[in-house]
Parts: sequence; C-alpha cells; structure tokens
Amino acid sequence: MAERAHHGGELRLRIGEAAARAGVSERTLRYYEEIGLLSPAGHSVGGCREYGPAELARVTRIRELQELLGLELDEIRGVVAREDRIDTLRDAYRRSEGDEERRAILLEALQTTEALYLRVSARVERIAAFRDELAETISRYRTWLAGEIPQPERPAAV
Amino acid sequence: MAERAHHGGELRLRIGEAAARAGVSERTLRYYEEIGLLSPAGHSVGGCREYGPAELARVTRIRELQELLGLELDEIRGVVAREDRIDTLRDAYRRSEGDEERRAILLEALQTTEALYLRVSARVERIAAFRDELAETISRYRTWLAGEIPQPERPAAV
DNA sequence: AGAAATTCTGACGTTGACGTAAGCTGGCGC
DNA sequence: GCGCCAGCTTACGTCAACGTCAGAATTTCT
Repeated sequence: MAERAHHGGELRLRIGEAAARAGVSERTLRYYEEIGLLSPAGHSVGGCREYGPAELARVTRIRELQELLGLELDEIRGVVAREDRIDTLRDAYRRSEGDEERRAILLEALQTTEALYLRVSARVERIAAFRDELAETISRYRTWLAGEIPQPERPAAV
Repeated sequence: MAERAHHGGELRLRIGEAAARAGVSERTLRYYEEIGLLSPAGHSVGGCREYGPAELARVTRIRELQELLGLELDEIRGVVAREDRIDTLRDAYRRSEGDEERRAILLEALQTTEALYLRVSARVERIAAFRDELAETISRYRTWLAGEIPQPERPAAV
C-alpha cells in the first residue's frame, strides 16, 4: 500500500492515490494548487505532495460547486476561502481572541453563506420547474400512446 | 420599429432584435446555426436571417439546458432534435400516416424524455441536499452569533 | 438618391480547465 | 549498483463556446 501515516497519525496520500480517491486527475490537483485553490497538506522530504482527508473532502466540495452550480474555479476560491476563515475562527474561539473581530468574521460568513443559499435555492427551483415540465410532457406522451389524438398547441412563449 | 410581419402573419425579427430578446449575442445565434443547433425561420431577399417566436423559445430552451443542467451544445442538439421529431409526429398525426411508425417515434420520444427526467431529478435532489446543508450551516452560524461556543467538529468525510 | 445603421461572410483571437509530452529526480527491490 | 516506478517542473496543446475585426452587401431613414 502506498498510504503512509503522518507523525500526527493522519492519513497521508501522495498525488496518485489522492487523485484516484477524489476521482480527478493528478493534473487537476496540481492545477488547483497552481491557482491557489487547494494546496497539499504537506510535502515529503523529496518534495512529493501529500494530501490528507481534509484536502480530499475539499476536492469533492470544489467539484460540487463546479458541476452542480456551474461556478467557475475563480468564484469557488472565494467560497472555500470563506470556509477557511471559519476554520480560523474556530481556532480563534479556542484561543479566545478579540470578541469584536470574531463577530465581524462570523457575520460576514453568515452573509456570504446566505447569499450562496439564495443562489442555490433559485437554481433548485428553476430546475425543479424544468423537471415538472418534463413530467407533464411524459404523461402527455403516455396519453397519446393510449390512443388520444394530440392537440397542435403552440403557446409561443417569448 | 424593426419588426416586420411575415406573409403568414407571424412575427419576424432580424438577428439584432432576436438576439436582444433572447438575451444572447448575435454571434451566438450564428454559432448555433453553424453547429446545426438552430436555424433561422427564413431569410430576407438580401440574405438576412429572420427569426420567429419558435426560434426565440428554442434559444431559451437551449440556455436552460446549458446553464441549469450543464449540458454541452452537442448533447443539447440531441434533445432538441427529439423535440423536433415530436413536432413532425404531430403533423404525421394530422396527415394520419403509418400507425406503427407513429407508435415507434412516440415510444422513443417517451423513453428519451424519461431518461432526461431521471437526470434532471437526480440533479435536483443533489442540489437540494446541498441547499439544505447550507441552511444548516447558516443556522449554526446564527447560534454562534447568539453566544454559543463552536465545537471543533470535523467529520472528515471521504 | 445618399447617408447611416444593420447584417453578411470569413477568419483569427480568447478564456477556462485542464491534457500531454519531455526530461529530470527520489526511493525501493533485487 | 541498477532498473524502475511514481512524482516533479516546465511548457506547449486542446476543446468548447463564443468574441472580435475587416470589408462587402443590405436595409432603413431622410
């Protein structure tokens, strides 16, 4: 097995295995690093990239945003950057830092998440509407197949 | 006004107006024609493209498939080609042609539509799940803002 | 008719998200 | 030591979906 346990006990994969598990190419992982979207958890002595579970999860998240929402990697960087700031915030809580600053970061995260939520909601509803249209079309086809004569309806929607 | 009524009484727009109403560029319309995705309803004597309501509706449909479902124009051609065959079928019904052939076309249309329906359904559910995740994140943020201390939970999903 | 606006047909340019190939390097198995 | 595999960097190639520009032709306005 090519896996290897880090000194902290965390699973560390080199790029080949990491790419295979995430379902992307090695080139994709290097490219994500190139554009500052995802850097490996660390490097081996020889300079090989090493990825942990968090990085794999992030790849999955990136692909979701890309394929499901049609976001560009550029925008996605903003989204995951926000998530990173939240992780930072979690640490800040534990280290009990400036309260005012914490509120600000949290508020900003709340707002950007809500904005994303609205986008996703709108998208979900449009696609659901499209799906319902398809369902109607299907039942219409079924009716026709049962022997009915189709109406030459043309709503001519513009 | 740049509009003009066709001899059949149908609205005919030249490429500029058509593109504006459909919310795309002129180049896009010409490109769609280039790849056999959408041809104008007709041409003027001098060779200018003329688009009717049906073509505008088709552009809208194409953009839906492209943006909402992330389909490539290549695949979309298949989908709209099927819709065209259905229109043809409607005419065939009126001209009362071969019954066996009609059933075959209708059955094929039903199947491809059902296949598309499944794709769309799957997509809708994945996006809805993502939206729900966001909703949870938001309420978590709200709780934190209300004074709670965040838990350093890391599911480490792979 | 003549000017102005729109459209036509090529043809080349662009952008995002990688693919691919070349040449070099580090660790291992025998 | 030697071969081999996986990985590294660098750099050019690709593909879809248009954008853009030039120069000629069409349509509209006055």
